Amino acid sequence: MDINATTRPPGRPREFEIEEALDKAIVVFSERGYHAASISELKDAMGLAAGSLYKAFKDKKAIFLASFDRYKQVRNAVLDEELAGGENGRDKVSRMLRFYAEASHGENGRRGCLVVGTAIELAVYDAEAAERVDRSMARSEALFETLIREGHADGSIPTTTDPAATARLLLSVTQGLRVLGKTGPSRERALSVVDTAMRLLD
Amino acid sequence: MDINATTRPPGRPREFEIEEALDKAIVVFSERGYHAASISELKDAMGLAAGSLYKAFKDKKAIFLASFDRYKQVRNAVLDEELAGGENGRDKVSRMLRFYAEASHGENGRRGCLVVGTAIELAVYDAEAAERVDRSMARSEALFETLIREGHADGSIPTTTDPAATARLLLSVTQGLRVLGKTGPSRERALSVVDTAMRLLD
DNA sequence: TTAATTTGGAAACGGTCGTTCCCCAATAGA
DNA sequence: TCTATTGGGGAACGACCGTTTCCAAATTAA
Repeated sequence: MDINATTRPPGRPREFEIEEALDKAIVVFSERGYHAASISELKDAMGLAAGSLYKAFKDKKAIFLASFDRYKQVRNAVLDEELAGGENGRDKVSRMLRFYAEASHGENGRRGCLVVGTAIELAVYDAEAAERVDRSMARSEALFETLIREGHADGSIPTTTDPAATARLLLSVTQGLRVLGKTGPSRERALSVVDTAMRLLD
Repeated sequence: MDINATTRPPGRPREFEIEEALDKAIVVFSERGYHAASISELKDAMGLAAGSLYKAFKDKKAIFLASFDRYKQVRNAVLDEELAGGENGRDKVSRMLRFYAEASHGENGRRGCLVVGTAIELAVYDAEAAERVDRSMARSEALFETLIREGHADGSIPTTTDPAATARLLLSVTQGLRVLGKTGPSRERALSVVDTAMRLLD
């Protein structure tokens, strides 16, 4: 009986963790963008030989898409955890905005957002990239809308606030923060945008 | 006496207009981004041989920076003209937001903004690009702030609206619109963001 | 005319890109 | 123990990249 639920497949076992390697690739792709990130840079960062890289992934685009998916999975998990601590709808919207603002200054800000980078560099010419960007944007927009409706229900956000329209605006603000973050503004400037945006929920 | 104020320099005269060529380059750089735009694509779009291109510009980056400067010059002129027709501070803010929203849907939206593209793809690694992005962002932010103060003075915007903080938020909204525009939303969705943002000035 | 200068354009260059190949190591199953 | 299968890693490959070179053409100045 194997200790794992699945039996090990034939052939030599992989000596590295795919997800650990992807975490390194995410950094390279985020900082450099898709086209400027060379296989040479990627293999160095991931600690792999070119041959091994191409046994784990079909081609450069596959490495990128796997990195994107990993990035989204990790970021979504962190955001969900952050939102779980929210008191009411309004507090959760504020937490979500701050989540983006915190990622949009200093070193992380300069590193940049893989979703925004993909939208700018890849979405127009690559259908698979575009679909992922669309899904990511739609998820964020829908989440904002849900939180606003939650605020309507618990009384923390006035019902005069239009959920769909406000969600679209807040999505626009978060994506904009990520762009501004590339030029490395201070934490205070990023957070002041959040404070001002929250006025929309008064 | 020459009909022009300046006499013609020695050597064979250039057979194309630099600015016309740059207008073609702007399209290529906007759609493809800096790294994905090859010299081959650029020379085809600009209608020049590689040799001629390199006599007019030092290298690829020089073509890009000249395109960026031309882009900013043209866009700033169009925006200034649009703002000149505004009735008061509030109307001018609305016009400026609509100016970005109109550029952020359909074909133009998918083509993208050269400032946002440069921020994402180049600003982190290239000082000259970063300086241009910074200047562009600072100009927009300062313009928003000026218009809000104008609204304070003419009574179209309540003085409870903080000029600096609101200007930062509106800058974030416009940059976000440009990102969202890459996935080609409808005109209505882009303009609804403007309507909602204008609520901040109530 | 002639010399100097600059552009137009095609061909060529070295370098790097993404990718594949090949050989050896490590594992499962028979 | 033998075979099949897969991964590790480095060397090699063709393609395309940005750039330079070269020569003919067009212009100014002498």
